[in-house]
Amino acid sequence: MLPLDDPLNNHLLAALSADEYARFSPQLERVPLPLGHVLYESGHELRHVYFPTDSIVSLLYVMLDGASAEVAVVGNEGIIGIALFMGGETMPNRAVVQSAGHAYRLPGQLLKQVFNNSIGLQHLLLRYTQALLTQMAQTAVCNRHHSLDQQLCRWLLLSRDRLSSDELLMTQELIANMLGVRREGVTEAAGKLQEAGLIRYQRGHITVLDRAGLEARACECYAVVKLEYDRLLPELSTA
Amino acid sequence: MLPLDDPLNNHLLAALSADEYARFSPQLERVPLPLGHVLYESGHELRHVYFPTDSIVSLLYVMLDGASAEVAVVGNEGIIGIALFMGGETMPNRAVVQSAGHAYRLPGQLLKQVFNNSIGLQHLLLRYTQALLTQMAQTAVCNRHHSLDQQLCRWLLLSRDRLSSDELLMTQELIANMLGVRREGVTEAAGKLQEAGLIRYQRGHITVLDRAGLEARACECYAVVKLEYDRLLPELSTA
DNA sequence: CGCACTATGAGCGTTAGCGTACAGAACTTT
DNA sequence: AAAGTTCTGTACGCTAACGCTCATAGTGCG
Repeated sequence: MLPLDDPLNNHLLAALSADEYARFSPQLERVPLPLGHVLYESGHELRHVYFPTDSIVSLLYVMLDGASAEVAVVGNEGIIGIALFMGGETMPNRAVVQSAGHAYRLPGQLLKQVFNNSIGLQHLLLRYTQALLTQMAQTAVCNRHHSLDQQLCRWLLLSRDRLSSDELLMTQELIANMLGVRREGVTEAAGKLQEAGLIRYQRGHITVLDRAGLEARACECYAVVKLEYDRLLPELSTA
Repeated sequence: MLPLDDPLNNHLLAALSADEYARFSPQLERVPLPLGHVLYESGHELRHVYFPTDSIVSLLYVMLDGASAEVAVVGNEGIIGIALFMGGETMPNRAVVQSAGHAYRLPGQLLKQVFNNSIGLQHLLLRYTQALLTQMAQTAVCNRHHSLDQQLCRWLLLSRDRLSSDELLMTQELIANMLGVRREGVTEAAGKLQEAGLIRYQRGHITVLDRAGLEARACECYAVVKLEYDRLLPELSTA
């Protein structure tokens, strides 16, 4: 078991070769990520990339009228700031902390440099990006076709997978913002899940009681995304 | 004006350096893409990548129950088969021809080879991939928040941009499949647009009469995606 | 020319989720 | 302990889109 403050709690960092990691480690800086903290604003320049260890960050799109929706989630399996090595410098998304914790950050320029000189890092990050692509695609499909109940299950499972614990700290209001639905809708859906004995809900405190039950109730989207992460990044093994 | 069968009608091919293009051109093969043709099936191995010239290809996700939804569109500004250079080999999407025409295809292995040896090609394709990412993210948001009317406008504009003509050949049934909605819904929405004088619709034959009007009626998603393509790939200039 | 087929249009009742409003419950602060 | 704040639950009318069914109108073919 790694100490909680070890950078290697991030699976991408853990998958690096000794060489690559050696180039990063002197400049890796541990930062706390409080709930709601905005890592990047849509269109802003990226100074750092972030490797979450025990936190979860959502990529949100915020519309002109203020309504929002999550397009992807990143936890200790990933990195925030892919636009840097993809070459676009910015993204039209906001990155906001959905579950408080910590991350290690790295100057963007350093990442870019190593990315351009290391085939290994390149392959790793590109495969990660492809997994992220799948997640976004699946989010699109899910938003189109599946019920709020199903989406809530998917979302809880994605969050659960990215933390080590069955306890999630998040209000229904927050979840509603992520899913882009009404808070009352979440209340109702969560109520059903609680009645079914799958979760326990108490004032910003969710406990997953029956993981398998949630999976059964979720739409196929969750499984598709998880399979794809496992396929593309076997060295990380989210489970 | 280029001849219609020139590979350079594809903007990505046109943006290559002379060197890179010279490596590709002997193996570029022109193929007709009839309406409905499936280029890739979800999860299948990719033998070739395709560069559309006068065709449009949709990336669809097809669910277990047969329902479907488009996650992105690719026309002469892009390439189909990004999983090859991203390292994943396959994608959980189906690629299907949405507007008949032609494409040039290239053996996947060759593309991979050149990709790994040419920084220029790498940067170009990665920036394209980032634009695609934005398109997927925006599709997700749009599916969540916008009305069928707005989405239809967005979709018509995206298609219009990828052809040279104001005439689109597609049935309402087809559009419904792409958007993941009922055919009757499309009938109704298209009826409204026709009444407003923005398009003319006649049995699989759409004519865009008032582009600006469509833009005004579309949600912000269209503009966001278009801006991002233009920003990331200025050398292509879709307009 | 007439027949068959395919695309479109129109009319139901149904439903998931929205917007709004308000009440109770659980923490926090003083 | 009281007051204030933040979460959660409940209710009610409303609307977009659904699923289904059937009618009409082009189009192509024998």
